[in-house]
Amino acid sequence: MSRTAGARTRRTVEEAREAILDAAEEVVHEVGPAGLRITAVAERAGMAHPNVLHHFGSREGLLQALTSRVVQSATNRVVRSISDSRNVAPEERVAALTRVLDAMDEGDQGRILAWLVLSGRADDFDQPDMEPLVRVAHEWRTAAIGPGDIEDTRRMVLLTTMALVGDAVSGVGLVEAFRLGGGEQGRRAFRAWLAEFLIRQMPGPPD
Amino acid sequence: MSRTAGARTRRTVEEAREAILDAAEEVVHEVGPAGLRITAVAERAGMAHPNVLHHFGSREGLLQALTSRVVQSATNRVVRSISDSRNVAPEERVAALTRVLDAMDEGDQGRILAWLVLSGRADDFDQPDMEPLVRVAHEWRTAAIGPGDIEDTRRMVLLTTMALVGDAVSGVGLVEAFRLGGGEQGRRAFRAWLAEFLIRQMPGPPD
DNA sequence: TCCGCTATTGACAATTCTGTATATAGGAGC
DNA sequence: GCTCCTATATACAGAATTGTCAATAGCGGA
Repeated sequence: MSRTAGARTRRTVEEAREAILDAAEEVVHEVGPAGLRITAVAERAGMAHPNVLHHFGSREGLLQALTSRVVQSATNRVVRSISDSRNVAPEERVAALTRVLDAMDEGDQGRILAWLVLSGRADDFDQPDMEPLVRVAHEWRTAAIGPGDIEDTRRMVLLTTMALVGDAVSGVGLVEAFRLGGGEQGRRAFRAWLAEFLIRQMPGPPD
Repeated sequence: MSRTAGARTRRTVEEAREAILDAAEEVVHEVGPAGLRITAVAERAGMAHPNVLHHFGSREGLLQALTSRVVQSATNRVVRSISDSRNVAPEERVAALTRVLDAMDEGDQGRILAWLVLSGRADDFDQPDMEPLVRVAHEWRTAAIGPGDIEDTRRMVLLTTMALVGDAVSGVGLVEAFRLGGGEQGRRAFRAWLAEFLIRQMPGPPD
């Protein structure tokens, strides 16, 4: 992403904005929003730093645009993976749920989201309504085991979400500390186990 | 924590260091390690900023001392709450486990830890060995339900840990998004449910 | 081919932040 | 009460960072 001094590459506005946001996403992934320096972003994007300000107005404007893009992207990914999982055959449920769990941190965006949440930047985006998610999960559960308490389902989905946040924050650290495999493979294996656990543990109504 | 210009309050070295670390902990809780400014720390601690440098050498030295203190403090708290829970009567197990789950984020130190982990500062402290924790959990489970697979216990404890990290990161945000009560009370209620869930769901060996 | 628009750049200004140098004052010990 | 030690303060230096401004150079359209 280096650039020979003096040489100019003129991009369309859209291309330039995308290149800058890509660079900013990398930077935030490494040092967090508070550590973001527009000079570092510009360097990665292969341009001089005033150009970043030209396209986003200010450092703050860049961070808001980045937050918006990451939230949208992650939300779309999760929603799509869920709708892809509707009406799957029972024997496909574990694999489908694994894909849903994997969707959150794809491209390390879960880690970026965690950072944005911690710094309070995600507050601007109204907390997404989790009710549809809860309903889909409850449909699955009902189909698999028969009627149960939706409040239990709600808490199970919350538990899962929190675990995914923790997974994104700790990366490979926790799985390795628990001696459950090294590297990203260990994380994937854990998420696969979690999917299986969730489906296995969904209790029917107490008889 | 304001201070009249010119007035001096001479503290012992230990008092001064504690006051500075307390202030730094507040600052990191709000803006994260990358956002920490020694001027802001000094202001909160009621002193001029060179005094912070006098006691910790540099901004980096302050952050290392802070990381060390938070890691130690949280570890001690969790370990103590666990050892307090040993040999409790079966009907006390849920309450005891709830206290363990609460210990992590006491004083919002879970949130601070999440921030330190994200910024890579906690890496210096070797990942703690989670094996004793796994063993204690497995003892509980064995006592409650009879022999089972320790690998399942291991994954359950990891799941719980990840959920606690997610809980610390999202604060009240997620519980409210899931409509499970408002404010800190909602979080506490969820952790109590989680304790009950963990004990209830520990499966015995498949028969 | 020429023209106009604007993405891009280098130079600069203003602020903020870390760290240094030096002076001072609060206590402890004699 | 005197003296020494050092925690603390003020003033300043240097670097980094955000943002401004005027000039320039690609590129599309006439």
